[in-house]
Amino acid sequence: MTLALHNTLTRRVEPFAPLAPPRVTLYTCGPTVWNFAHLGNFRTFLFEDLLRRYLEYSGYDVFHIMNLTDVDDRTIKAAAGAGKLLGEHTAPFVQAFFEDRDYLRIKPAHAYPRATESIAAMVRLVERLLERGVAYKGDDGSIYFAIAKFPGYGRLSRLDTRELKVGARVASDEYAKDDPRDFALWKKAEPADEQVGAAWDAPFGRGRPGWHLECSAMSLEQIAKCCGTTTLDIHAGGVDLVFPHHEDEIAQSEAATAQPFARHWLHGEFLNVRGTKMSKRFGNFLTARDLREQGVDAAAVRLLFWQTHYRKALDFTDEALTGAGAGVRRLGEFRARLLGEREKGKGEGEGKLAGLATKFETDFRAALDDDLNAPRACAALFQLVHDGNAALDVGAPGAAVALTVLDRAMEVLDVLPTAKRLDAELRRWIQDRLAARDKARKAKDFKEADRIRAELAARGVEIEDTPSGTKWRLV
RNA sequence: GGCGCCGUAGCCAAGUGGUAAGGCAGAGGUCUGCAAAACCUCUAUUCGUCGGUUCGAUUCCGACCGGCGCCUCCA
Repeated sequence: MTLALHNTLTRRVEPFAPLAPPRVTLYTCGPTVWNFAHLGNFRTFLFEDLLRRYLEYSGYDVFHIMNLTDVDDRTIKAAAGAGKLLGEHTAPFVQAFFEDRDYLRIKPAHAYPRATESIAAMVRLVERLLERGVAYKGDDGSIYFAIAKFPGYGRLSRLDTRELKVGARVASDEYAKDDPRDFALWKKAEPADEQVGAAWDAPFGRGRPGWHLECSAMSLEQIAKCCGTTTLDIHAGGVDLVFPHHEDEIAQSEAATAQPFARHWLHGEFLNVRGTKMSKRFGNFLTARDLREQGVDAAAVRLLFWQTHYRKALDFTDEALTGAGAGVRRLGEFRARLLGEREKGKGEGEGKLAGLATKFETDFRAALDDDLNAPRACAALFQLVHDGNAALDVGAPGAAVALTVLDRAMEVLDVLPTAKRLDAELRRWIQDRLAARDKARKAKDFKEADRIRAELAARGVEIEDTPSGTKWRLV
């Protein structure tokens, strides 16, 4: 089996083949740092994390680029509203984004180009498009892309067969454009832009980049730098970016380079709340930090998301999140059991567990090879937990192999419970209480034993009596 | 209006032209002083509705109902 991924260009699941294996160039549209990213945004980033990790698991050498949109309509408006300069306003949100990323265990990209630090590349791209005659200066002084000059326009979003909704595109600056569907590459500086420091000089006039231009310029600049190419292997983002954002990126990039911009386009579906997409606009959002403050284990969020295919909308509910949390703990228990066996020196060799693990790995790969079918991969995982536990119950060998295989899969899914921090004092207290309870139990003073158990539970210590003594863990 | 997606158990959710994975929750049992954890058993004769194609459809086609998205610098 080899990896196949859905390609928005063809609307089909296609075998994935990078231009220059094992190198894979991956560009994912990052956050606009005008505010905190919400969980819906992170569903996309998490889907991209799964993609990135599975490519690596499959032996590819991934170069992952994620841009930070730190200048656009919203960042300018937000900065102006806060009476700050653009950079002053966005800096804390960039910081917050990285914190949230780490909380959710998303692997850092190899490059995080920022729009405001890539202006030179954007100016060069606009100049090239002007030279090639596919861009023009509108009556308002802004530079526009002439979609009539780019025959492939609409291929990604199937716009060629669409009709625009009457009135949908009536913008105030429409008179400035040759065709209402033309989009801005470079917007002439307005007083509001100057006020927050969002304007740059360019040969074609002082202004600021359009959002679509930013991604084209940054991705082309980064892959040229890292890999000496002008074509991305994969470009990914949320479904809402298909049109116009990605359509416009293709037009700009391909008109400039005369090369395919991206070979494979992947789009993740929305995170919904009661059937409607989570959005700042609707006010139905939740941020990663909200969950962290509620003490939600990031592993539960990850498992919840993995249990729905990335191309299907997922309704976020507390009940579903709680359920995922229970699954995460069960996985943690299973791994702890395997680890215990290995440490007792009983887990070596082949045997039942090793066989189950091998079977699991085959199923796991087959599932993810099939357009990242993580729900199926999770089903295989829980099958291993179920069968593995049953095998452990009857003392089957092979735990060490199973542990290795499990940990390898966790490199992709990363859904084991977060280890709780424990200081020496708490540890001593727990030992003391357990000893006291043990004494009470031996004396058949179960009332006292249960009282101590409740005392432990009050501080988050769960206990479990086993033939080899009382085990405990923090919850 | 145009383009497109979705509708599977209490909840979440895979999947296939041949008769329904997995998770959570729930019930009973084993184990335990009691618990916990784990295991065993059970929980959709049925996949929005109605037609059609087929030996056979949840899976293909059509219509309808319901929900949603994009067409507005939204992940």
